[in-house]
Amino acid sequence: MDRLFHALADATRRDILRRCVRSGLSVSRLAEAYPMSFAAVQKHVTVLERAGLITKRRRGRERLVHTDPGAVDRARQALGELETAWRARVDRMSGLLADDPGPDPGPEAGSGDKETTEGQDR
Amino acid sequence: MDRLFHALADATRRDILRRCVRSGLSVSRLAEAYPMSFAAVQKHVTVLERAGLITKRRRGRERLVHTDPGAVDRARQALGELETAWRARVDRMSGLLADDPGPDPGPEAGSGDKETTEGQDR
DNA sequence: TCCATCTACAACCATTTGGTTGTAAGTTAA
DNA sequence: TTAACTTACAACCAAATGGTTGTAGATGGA
Repeated sequence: MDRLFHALADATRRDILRRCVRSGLSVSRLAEAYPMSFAAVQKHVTVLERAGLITKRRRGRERLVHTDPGAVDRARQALGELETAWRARVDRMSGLLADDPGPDPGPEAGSGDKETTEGQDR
Repeated sequence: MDRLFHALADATRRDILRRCVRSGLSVSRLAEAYPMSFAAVQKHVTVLERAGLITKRRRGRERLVHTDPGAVDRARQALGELETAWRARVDRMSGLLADDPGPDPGPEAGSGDKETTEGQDR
């Protein structure tokens, strides 16, 4: 998770992700797009790879970079958990203001508001 | 955007966000929860504040930290933009295979959640 | 074969990061 | 006022980051 968000915390790397969502690009082609050395771009690609955000497929002497949508979705879900907790708080407040009989199959319904506050993030 | 994701790229900071979603906590209370100095936790709070992920309200001599759900949502939307581009690509491929009677409706039933897919960095 | 291209990786450097300790200032309670 | 508590911030340090250059291994084409 650290690696995932760290990889996203750089404009160049986010741009690489955008360029490689639709079709794979070789590292050389990518490097042409940025005002830095080939090796620098290669390092960015390595960071993205170790974060699981991209994979490389070889084609001839090139390595085609393409982003892994699954990893992007994983990051979104992590943020979604935070939002869910916030929404639950708002819902409680709403509940106090309205006798809402609405059928609310909440995410972790049941065990009230168990203070999860334990061990960082899995 | 850099600051936003950078702030999220640390387990301690993500934990602070979780703890402060439901109710504000003073920096001192937060600091008790981690195996590091008060000043270190204070620095983490500063990083989160500069990223717009939390705000501080003063109560007496304390400063209550509480997370800003809007900022979390902003990060999700940025990731949603990436996913949308990927989904468009999958949709094109689906179009090519549309004649296939395969019993595979695909995991992403297209018109799922409309993400705003708009302005982020740049 | 020889050459150009693409990639990988090491060594190096400046800056940032995450942590520490110490000092000072504002606020509440006695 | 004095003492305790909470916060802010500076100075310092080791390690990581983001960039550079240089060298070397594969691969494809003339």
